[in-house]
Amino acid sequence: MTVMHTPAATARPTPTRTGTCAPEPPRHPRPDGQDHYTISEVVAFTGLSAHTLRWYERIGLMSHIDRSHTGQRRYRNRDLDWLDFVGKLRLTGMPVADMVRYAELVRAGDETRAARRALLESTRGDVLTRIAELQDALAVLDVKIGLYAEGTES
Amino acid sequence: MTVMHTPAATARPTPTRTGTCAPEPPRHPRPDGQDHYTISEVVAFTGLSAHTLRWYERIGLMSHIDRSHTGQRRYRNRDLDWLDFVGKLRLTGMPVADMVRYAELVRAGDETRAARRALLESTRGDVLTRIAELQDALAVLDVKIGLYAEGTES
DNA sequence: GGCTTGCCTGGAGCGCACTCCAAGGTCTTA
DNA sequence: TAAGACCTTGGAGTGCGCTCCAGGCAAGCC
Repeated sequence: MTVMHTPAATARPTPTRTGTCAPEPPRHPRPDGQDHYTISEVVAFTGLSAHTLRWYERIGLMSHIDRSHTGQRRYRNRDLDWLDFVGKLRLTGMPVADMVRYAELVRAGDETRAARRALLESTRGDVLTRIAELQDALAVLDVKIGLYAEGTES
Repeated sequence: MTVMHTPAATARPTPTRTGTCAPEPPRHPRPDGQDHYTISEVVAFTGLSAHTLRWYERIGLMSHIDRSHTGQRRYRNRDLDWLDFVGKLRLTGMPVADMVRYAELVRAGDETRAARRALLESTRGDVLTRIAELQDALAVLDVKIGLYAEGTES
């Protein structure tokens, strides 16, 4: 289901271990009583880069964003809600291509509800598997750390 | 600590959702009473490709493997043990560069025990964080799936 | 001897998810 | 009117973890 199932499987787990010393983008809370935001505001809310936001739109992960009279993007609250959800999907490790597929299904309307649900259920299964793997690896790590602690290792 | 901490953070979660239809390499159990194996035997034991095994050696993730008189690799049980451990580290999502660093510390001998332990502890923290993220995402997924189930979504 | 199988090497290529660049338009403030 | 901030685009580049390729050697079998 994941890492190393096929010798060719592309495993790409998460970390980017930062531990301490993370620059941490501001991640402002979204203000309310407003319904359009510039791209840089969305950057501040989501922590995504402007490049990434434009790229998401280009690949169809977001529906077309409204534009100002000069052609600048004006994100609306529903766009930010969608980005929040996409962020969760991203955390699950779902490939972007699958997220795009989900987005297309949403745009396609009501008949795709079953397919969308199936996609989420499958992702749910992946997440459970991944959690189990992590817990397994954690146990090994704990044993090893224990050996170092008592001075038995190496 | 992970995904999206800096806008530039490279997040690369795991899945490769396969669910059904996974080709699954054989993954034979390691026979005992023997202490050298050809690369193709190791492929069978570990599920890694021969390319990947050679690459691991090249980048220093494995110490030099013994050779037969004709220059072919002959893996020993300690190499397989190491590969098992590396597989666990891989499951944690630790970047290969860090595994290489750990391997170098091991080769460097006893004075590096504290550093090695610290590396594992830090990885342990990453794993816990990642599990928490996955559980958070899982909760969102469950809510969404619930909405689809009761016909409220979209 | 010829064929097959299995292994060797260095180096190029790939898929993913961004990330950055160059060249240019528009808006605001001084 | 000029500077500076902020936005636009298409397309090229990056880093990671493999993955594959070409060309070649050695052993076993008919």
